[in-house]
Amino acid sequence: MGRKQRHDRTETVEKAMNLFWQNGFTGTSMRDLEKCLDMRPGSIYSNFGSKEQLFMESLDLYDAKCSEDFQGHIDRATTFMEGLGHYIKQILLDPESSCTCMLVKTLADIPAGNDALKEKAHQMIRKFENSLVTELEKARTVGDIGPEGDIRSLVRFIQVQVMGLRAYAEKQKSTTILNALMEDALGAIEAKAGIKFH
Amino acid sequence: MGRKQRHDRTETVEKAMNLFWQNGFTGTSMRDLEKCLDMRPGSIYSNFGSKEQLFMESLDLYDAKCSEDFQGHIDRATTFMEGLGHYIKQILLDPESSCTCMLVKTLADIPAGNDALKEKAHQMIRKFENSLVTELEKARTVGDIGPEGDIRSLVRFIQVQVMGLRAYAEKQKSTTILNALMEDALGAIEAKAGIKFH
DNA sequence: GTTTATTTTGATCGATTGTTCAAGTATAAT
DNA sequence: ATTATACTTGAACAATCGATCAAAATAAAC
Repeated sequence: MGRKQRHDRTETVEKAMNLFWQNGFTGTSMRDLEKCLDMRPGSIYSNFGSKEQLFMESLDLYDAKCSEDFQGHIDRATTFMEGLGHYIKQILLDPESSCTCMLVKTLADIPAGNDALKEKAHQMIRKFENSLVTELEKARTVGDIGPEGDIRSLVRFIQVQVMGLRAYAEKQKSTTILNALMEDALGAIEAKAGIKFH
Repeated sequence: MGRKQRHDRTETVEKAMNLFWQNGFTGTSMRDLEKCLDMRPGSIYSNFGSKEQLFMESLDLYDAKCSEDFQGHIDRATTFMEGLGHYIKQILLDPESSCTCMLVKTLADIPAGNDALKEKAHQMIRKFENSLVTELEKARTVGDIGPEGDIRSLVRFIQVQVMGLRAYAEKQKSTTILNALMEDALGAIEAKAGIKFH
């Protein structure tokens, strides 16, 4: 009974996510979405409720993909720093997707008053920080990082490095320059983490 | 002959700048501007030509203010690092204005296609980097920073630190946390600049 | 083949967007 | 006073915004 859905829901959200990521929430119109998703307004609204809810689902998918990506690099690497390095490198140099973090972009883009979206972005940043904490605690027990220093402050420092690199990569596309910057940032993290030499 | 202008032009641009800075270019409507500037659309258009041109003038003013601010801190301080530290501290902790750099926000906010605005923001970032280079060269001749290492790559590293700190400050308002992060970032800069101890 | 359930379609809504312009108002020179 | 000039006003424009909904289309159940 009933008609078959023309599109896979997850694929649809993924397309929406990429469009939102590029143009921001405000900068993406329903007309843009209709073209990109190949759906008519009625379909979009019956499936997702509103533009804002579709954006929320896009953020959720973004979060899931980032976590999976980060966790994958950490698990595949032999040390925490090696995994972090690969993760950052991929983020900065992947030509497929924008380098600016979608969450940071959301915080900058969302007009004042829409606190629901802002709060969600904040929550997700906090969540990523928590997974960083978890991984760093593991790394400390194994001896991958030094025994001293507060882990949460180290995590915040890492966040500053990652955000700074991504923001800078938005304007500076040269691979060699970005690679050098990454080396410097990772070096600074190592120093603060109490790792002797790289 | 002719009627007197109701508002001082520079003051008007300053009000516009603050509004744009808060809400972004896309997020600020002409209606918002009319209220904030206490001007009717006809006045705004006869004075500035278009919303985009008013935004351009706002960017120019922002650039001028930042340069003046930065230069002031450098000139007042006894060493480069001291000046940079004060500058960053003021940016991050000043409750008057948003911590996110207006240029970075512009790059994130402007919808694809409007290359004129994007290019202007890029130019201004480049200009700030150049003044950093100038000051660092001075600092090197005086011995404020170590004699080795490429200055341009040091400048880029400083930019990453500043951008990262500002992006992070957007979500994290705790003064003690921000102060600690600043210390870490400045320490990393000192290390790369070849300064022995702080 | 008829019915029932589910999804898609596209015209259309009112609100808001950036922008224009004729009319109004204030100043200085004649 | 009158005129010329400069600036401000606010109604109105076409375009676009996010959103709605009755009608059409497609599937399974009977």
